[in-house]
Amino acid sequence: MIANRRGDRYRVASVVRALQVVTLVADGPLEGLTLSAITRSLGTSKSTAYALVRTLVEGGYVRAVDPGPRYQPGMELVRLGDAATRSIPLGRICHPILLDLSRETGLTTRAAICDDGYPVFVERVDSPGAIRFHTPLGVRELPHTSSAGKAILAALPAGVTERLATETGLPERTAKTLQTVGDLLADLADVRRRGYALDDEEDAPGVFCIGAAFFDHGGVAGALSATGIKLDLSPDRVAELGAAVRAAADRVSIELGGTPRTP
Amino acid sequence: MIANRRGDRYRVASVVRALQVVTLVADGPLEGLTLSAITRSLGTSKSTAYALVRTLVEGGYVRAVDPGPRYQPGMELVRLGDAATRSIPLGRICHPILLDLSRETGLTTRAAICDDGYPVFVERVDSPGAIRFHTPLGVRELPHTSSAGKAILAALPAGVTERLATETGLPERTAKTLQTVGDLLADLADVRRRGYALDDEEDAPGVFCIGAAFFDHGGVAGALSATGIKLDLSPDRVAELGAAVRAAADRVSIELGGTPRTP
DNA sequence: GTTAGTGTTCTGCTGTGCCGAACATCGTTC
DNA sequence: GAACGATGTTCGGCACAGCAGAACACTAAC
Repeated sequence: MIANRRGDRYRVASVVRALQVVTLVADGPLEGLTLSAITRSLGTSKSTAYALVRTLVEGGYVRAVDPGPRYQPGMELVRLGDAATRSIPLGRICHPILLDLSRETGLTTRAAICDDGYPVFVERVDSPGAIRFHTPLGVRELPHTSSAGKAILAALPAGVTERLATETGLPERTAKTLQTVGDLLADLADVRRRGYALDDEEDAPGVFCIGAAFFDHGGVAGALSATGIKLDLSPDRVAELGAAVRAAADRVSIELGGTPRTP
Repeated sequence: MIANRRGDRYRVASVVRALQVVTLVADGPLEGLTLSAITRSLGTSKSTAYALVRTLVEGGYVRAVDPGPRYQPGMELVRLGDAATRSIPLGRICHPILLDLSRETGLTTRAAICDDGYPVFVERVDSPGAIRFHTPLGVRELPHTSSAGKAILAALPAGVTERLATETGLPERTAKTLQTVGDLLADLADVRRRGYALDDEEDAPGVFCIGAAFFDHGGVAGALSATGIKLDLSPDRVAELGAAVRAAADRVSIELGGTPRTP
């Protein structure tokens, strides 16, 4: 190969492949993946995949379960994820506040940090109810379909919204998803007025979210959100929940040394 | 080198080093590590460490923060940890039960799986109070100083206790830590009679834990535990909490298809 | 018994990942 | 402001690590 043109000259190929294996296994089926399946996805020879998997098993990143053997995510991933979560100062501050908010509202509550304008959830407190939402941590969510995303955007200049809109293309998740930059900006004006953002089945049918941004000394740092099923939420109840989320976000702002933004 | 004698013949050295870097960064200080610090710990050349770090940054396992740059745990670790936690069926079953138990007792509650006799905590629900314990997930805890560990041991043959005792050497964590296999076995007899295990400042001063094992069709699968500060826990209160933890563990057993073991 | 699918082991060649040295930037200190 | 001692970054060249491929062992299906 004529040497890779990019800055990827310093990439270590075997490590890249190893990380691919970790991702495959972590995102794979609950019962685990076979070596053959991993080999096929990697596109390498069986022996190469075997060496990588063995190395990852030794490191605890991957667990071999008999019979098969099939490969599942290892305990080291749990440990590292927990350590990484704790290393994010925001998470430590948010957690007790999320607990209180979940208790107060009966909903699943989450905290997202602002990552270049995108919301990335880093903490979650599940609702006591039986309903569990698919709310993965550590991934960039769509800014225009999540209440946390819109709460963050509302605190940033309009230019950012336009930039993210071109980057993501505003994918349509449900029939209610905002389709245009104009609609989105109009919604953000409402958010600023109210002090909290709504996601009314804009990301998933039947799912309702309320989000509010929090701030540190440098501006918007992230957002809290509360998630529940739509059902029969009265306008009064929405306003009540909005105020609760708003108040919780203000508590975070104060702990971060920023200024709360309750209108 | 005369070719490694062990089964580690299939180890990929560069991947091992990359995983070392991840561990270093994840366990490192909150402000992050510099490349030089990583290089020193690895014992490789600077350029090698640089290539590994760059590869990990691209994969999201490590995050470069200016100025410095300093390297911190990346969001991908959060994502993978969350995914790994969800892939453990036990965690999904335990979580709502831990929530209820935490709510009922006001304590921090956790669930451990039985890993070759050792307790490995995989889920945690923090207490609403301000007190936060250092309770990392995904690591093997000492069997003889944790209530979950003793609850598990009590459900296994005495031979296992003896084996683990020789493996760990029964390290003394506090003045109250059980020192001998005899003391431990005597305590385990009490656990079996009561149905729950106690850790009365045996792992950390001022910390009190109550644990109870749960079972699947194949026998003991793990244990739940509730953690609080010792303070003025009356015997009545301990019995009350013990019954609550015991009942919660029974709920887990039933969901796992095992038989509850309330005495 | 045969086949098709697993996982594991081995060997030899090639290319990659390593080192070392040079270069670029910061801050400090004199 | 020059000189220093730290950093992080880039480069080239060589040895050997890591790859592919083939052979082997084992299971389940039919």
